[in-house]
Amino acid sequence: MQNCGHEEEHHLAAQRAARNMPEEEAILRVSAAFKAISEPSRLKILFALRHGEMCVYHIVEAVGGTQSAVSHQLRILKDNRIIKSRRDGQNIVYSLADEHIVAVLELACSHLKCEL
Amino acid sequence: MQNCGHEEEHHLAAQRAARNMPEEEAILRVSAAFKAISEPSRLKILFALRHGEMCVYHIVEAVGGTQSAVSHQLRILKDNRIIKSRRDGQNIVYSLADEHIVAVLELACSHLKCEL
DNA sequence: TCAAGATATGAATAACTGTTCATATATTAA
DNA sequence: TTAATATATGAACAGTTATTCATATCTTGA
Repeated sequence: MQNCGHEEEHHLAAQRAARNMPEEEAILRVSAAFKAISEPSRLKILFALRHGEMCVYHIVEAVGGTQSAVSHQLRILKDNRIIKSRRDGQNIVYSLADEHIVAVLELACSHLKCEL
Repeated sequence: MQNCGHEEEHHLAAQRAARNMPEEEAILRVSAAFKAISEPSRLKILFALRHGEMCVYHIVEAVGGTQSAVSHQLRILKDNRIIKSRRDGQNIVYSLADEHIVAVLELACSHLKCEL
């Protein structure tokens, strides 16, 4: 509690932390972004899109599951700017929104010591 | 569906994606790690620990909430190797597990164009 | 050994979220 | 315009998860 031997440093760190805590809104945005990429079904979609842009039909082919489920997941990823889309005739073609996405996935894998 | 103009490339991308899809177990590990850092209450803890190691009492001071809730969150973060702990007398001192954590948070923020 | 402080944990409830099913919208070809 | 294909979406249900409350464990000082 108050007396933890390192009281001085820890208390100062706690004060700095409290003072510099990001706004609730920023926290919620970061949270939403990580939640978006944290679901296994959505991670599969991201791993699939590493190999290039694809329309929904082919994403379903690559990751499995129903068209409806995949479509719901695509929406969540798009709402959070993890992926982007463009129309191409009857199809909607999806791709990763930017390089940050692959970078984050690779960081996670190096942290977990697993191959992508 | 099958005929999307880019059928050729997309189909190949889908095949490559399916062939190179990480094992279910790897997906689940990455998922668990992102889930661990995606909850607002846990993000606050990570943002707090950027300012240095702290014992539970000071973490509670920095992020708010009850001791019990914080302790539950600390466990989840520790189980996922996001943070580590060491005992110091009566206290348990927590800190970020490695540099990957800060790197991921910073990547997320640059993606979202928000300051930490 | 006993009391007090610091942290952890089990169980229960409440809130959240993913999937499914049915259906809607949008584009192209006829 | 109509039929067919591709994708999206609303509602409902099921599974997951965060918080709270009560209590347990562990460490230190007396």
